[in-house]
Amino acid sequence: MRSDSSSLKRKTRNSDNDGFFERVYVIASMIPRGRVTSYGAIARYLGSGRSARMVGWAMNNSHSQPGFIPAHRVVNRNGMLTGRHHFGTPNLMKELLENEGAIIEENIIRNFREIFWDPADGLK
DNA sequence: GGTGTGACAATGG
DNA sequence: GCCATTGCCACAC
Repeated sequence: MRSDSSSLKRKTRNSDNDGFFERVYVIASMIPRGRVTSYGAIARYLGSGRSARMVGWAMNNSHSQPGFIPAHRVVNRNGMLTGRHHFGTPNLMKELLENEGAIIEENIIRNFREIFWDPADGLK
């Protein structure tokens, strides 16, 4: 086959998945119940430790994903529920985490370090 | 193809 | 030790 390099470019046609976002969805889906992780941890696992913002943005697009993405289990490095406003109701994220055993106060996970889950640890 | 964005993270004062 | 600013990288327009 004549090195038809165009076959490599067909990824750009579908923005729904394929690329960085899909990886984020996979990792987010792998988060065990009762555990939480941070955007930076996921980004770092993907090899782009500084693309943590993209992880959060991917979550925003998670609404287009067929499966359910436990975005409520993903918080920032401070353990703060920064993305709660993107849920149906701001309290939903808190309720979900509390339902899984997380201790949340002032929109901040108190036992964040206790239930913190690293993607590399889950694949281990 | 360039600009803007964005649910963060790291660094500096 | 806390607040402000910069960097960052991939996607959408």
